[in-house]
Amino acid sequence: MRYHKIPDETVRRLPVYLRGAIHLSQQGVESVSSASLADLLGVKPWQIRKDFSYFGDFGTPGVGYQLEGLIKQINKILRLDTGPKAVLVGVGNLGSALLAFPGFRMYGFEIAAAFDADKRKVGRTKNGVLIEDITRLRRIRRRRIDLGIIAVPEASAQEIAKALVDVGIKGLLNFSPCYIAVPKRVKVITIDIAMDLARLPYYMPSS
Amino acid sequence: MRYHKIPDETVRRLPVYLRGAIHLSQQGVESVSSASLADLLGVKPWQIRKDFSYFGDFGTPGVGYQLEGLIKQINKILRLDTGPKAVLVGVGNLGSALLAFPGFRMYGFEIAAAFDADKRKVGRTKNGVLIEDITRLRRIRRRRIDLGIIAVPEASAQEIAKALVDVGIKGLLNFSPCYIAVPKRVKVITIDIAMDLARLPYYMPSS
DNA sequence: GTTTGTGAATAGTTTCACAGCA
DNA sequence: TGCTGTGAAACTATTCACAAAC
Repeated sequence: MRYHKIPDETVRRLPVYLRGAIHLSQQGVESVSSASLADLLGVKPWQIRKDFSYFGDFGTPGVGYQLEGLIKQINKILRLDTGPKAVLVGVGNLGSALLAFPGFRMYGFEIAAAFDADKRKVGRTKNGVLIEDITRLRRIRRRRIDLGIIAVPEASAQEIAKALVDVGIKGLLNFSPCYIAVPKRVKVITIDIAMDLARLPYYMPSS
Repeated sequence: MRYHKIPDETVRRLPVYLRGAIHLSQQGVESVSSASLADLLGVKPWQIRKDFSYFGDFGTPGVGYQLEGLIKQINKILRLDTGPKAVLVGVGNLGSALLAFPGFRMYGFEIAAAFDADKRKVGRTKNGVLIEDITRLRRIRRRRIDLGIIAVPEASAQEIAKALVDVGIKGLLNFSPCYIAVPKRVKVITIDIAMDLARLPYYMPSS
């Protein structure tokens, strides 16, 4: 099934598979069947097989998927093998939590820079990252950072997004609860925490 | 188009529309067309009309949607009109940020209780919420709380989820990067921050 | 025997185009 | 005229079932 467009949903699931693969690999497991990986991750086995099939032959019939190779492949597809760097803008409550967040490392990420508008925070170091003045954002141009994380109040989110795009950022993870307009070449993923919580009651019985 | 099953994707978008409607309403606007609301939120007008059409006649041809009524309707559909309460488990970096998070109020939410395993945190108050001992989780039974927010390390997430379900929680917002098994009647929405960041490089040109 | 890879069938979602109402 | 509501068409994604590979 090569030479196909990869469904967006497949791309969304690849990090899930990667996490499962890394988890098992760390436990000393060498290979896994779609059935057991599915069981571990709470998805369906045929979904995994179909998803992997878009990228070529990952597995061995009768055996399963070799974990080391699988991890390498997914990392390459997602372009995580280049150790992408991110710049955080907004070191408030959420921003600080993100700086301290242990989960990025698994995927080979690093928050390599942090900026804030609050002069009292500028110059201090948090989790090994120096907080710089937002007016000096231009500095990151030469640092090979191409992901931006927006953790500022809604009112300044659009402005910060524009500034980040202007200094060469190619992808944005946005925690502000608003739509952000950027050139089409820039990918934005918005995480709106309140919004996700807001659709939970819909699914709850009676109450 | 009444008497239809509501698509999940429509439910996912309702909070987006609600946010837009509240935003405009606060600016004194009284009604809005699908075209301008779409423009504000970065979606397509026909998507909005189709989504609303599942619930009956929200709008007036030639005029648009009356904001006050729209807000009331969406709140009712999502069951936000009952002022749902949530319990937070895990008051670490992320949990603290969630307690301080201003965005929940717009949707009528309240974090009404917080629990942690760390004895040093227990008894203290953060953003007006008392931090209680996780071994006393049973206390929430009588408090009409039916949403749980899990912000604990991955290793204890499944255990906490089970405990929450056991004390009557009907919906979970999970920030741990793992699959959580619960009875089918309980809805789980997982926000895996690292995972969202991890698929960003895939969409970035060359780099 | 076990497990993959995948065409075909099914299900779900988005987009369109326009009739009908204010 | 302006805008909604909605069938129908187009598109996208999931599920199935089984031949081929080990």
